[in-house]
Amino acid sequence: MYSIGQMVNEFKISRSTLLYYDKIGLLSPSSRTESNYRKYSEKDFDKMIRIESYKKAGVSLSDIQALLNSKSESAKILELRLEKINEEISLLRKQQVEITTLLSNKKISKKSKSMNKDQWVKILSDSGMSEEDMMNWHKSFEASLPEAHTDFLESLGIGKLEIRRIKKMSK
Amino acid sequence: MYSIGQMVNEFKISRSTLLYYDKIGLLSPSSRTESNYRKYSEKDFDKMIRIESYKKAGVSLSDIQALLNSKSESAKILELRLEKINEEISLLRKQQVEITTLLSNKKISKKSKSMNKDQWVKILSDSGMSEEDMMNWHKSFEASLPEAHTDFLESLGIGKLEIRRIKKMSK
DNA sequence: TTGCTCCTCACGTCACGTGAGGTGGC
DNA sequence: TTGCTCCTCACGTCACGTGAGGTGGC
Repeated sequence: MYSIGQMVNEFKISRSTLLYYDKIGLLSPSSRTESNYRKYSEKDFDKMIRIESYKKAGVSLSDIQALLNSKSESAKILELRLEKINEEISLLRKQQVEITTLLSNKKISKKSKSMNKDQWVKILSDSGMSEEDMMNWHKSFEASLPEAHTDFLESLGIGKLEIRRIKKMSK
Repeated sequence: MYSIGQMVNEFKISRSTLLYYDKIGLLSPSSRTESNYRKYSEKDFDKMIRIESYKKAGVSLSDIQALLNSKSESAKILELRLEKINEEISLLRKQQVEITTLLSNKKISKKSKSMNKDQWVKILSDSGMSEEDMMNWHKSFEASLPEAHTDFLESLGIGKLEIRRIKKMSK
């Protein structure tokens, strides 16, 4: 049997998370002490392990409920989540392109301080992008807005030959 | 001058969005009619255009406020958003791996109905993944959990040679 | 008595969506 | 009178976080 404080330590979660799960009936401790303290059993503990693993997959609490109850629908629920993840990534990629457009417009308008390729690469790598991320970024930029991509590369002072090379790689 | 209904039609947004922007002071119409109807000026209209472009980049409304007010900090705000987008994509990639692990465990446990490569590829492409997405998925799986990646490929009944090929491609 | 863990509300978050109940002009 | 557009609250959403105010055992 575990107290709420022990659960908090074991799972590295906050007390209010467990209070909330109790409230919505996702994980209610199977008993209480005389002084009304929550007591979590081994079963509760194991259930929490499953909940955590679904949370790592970004599944909503109501879908986790469904996963814990039914066996039949569980593959469908997880596949739907997979689909939604792809949509979310695709949205974020579009936002990346939008931001870089906003940033490049800004820099272009301040002609005195126009940005070159190295400064640009530095900003992106400072913000945690790997080479592979940058390649993916070129690809999505090329796929959604090929002309703006060219304009952008030109604005960085990159030569025509290298622009052609980058655009080819982005196919 | 535009009524709230005209704004709704022009920008393809909901009425409650504009009411909310008025409430928080992000975009308050510059005047009202005698009957207390909101009247948006051309300036208000142009401001809304800017707001929309920042929203496309996923910037929060309070950060949009800051972007509209200050010039000095705007590059920093956008770069921070870029950084956050990368974190979010990285989190979603981890969730993808987690989901596929959950799905493959599930399928393995039901040995009678184990899944083969074609069925798996079908699930992923039905859920909107392109070939490129799948390649990226292999890459992130390989980078974060190489052994689980191998186990997973084996569970699909893929031969050792092809597994070696896929893992090489995923570097 | 002091510390510590625990308890139950209740309100805040973010960007709106959804009524309810009412007014004003054609 | 009927329709339509508009108005102002107020409550709900999702997964908790943050107090406030209080109890119980060592």
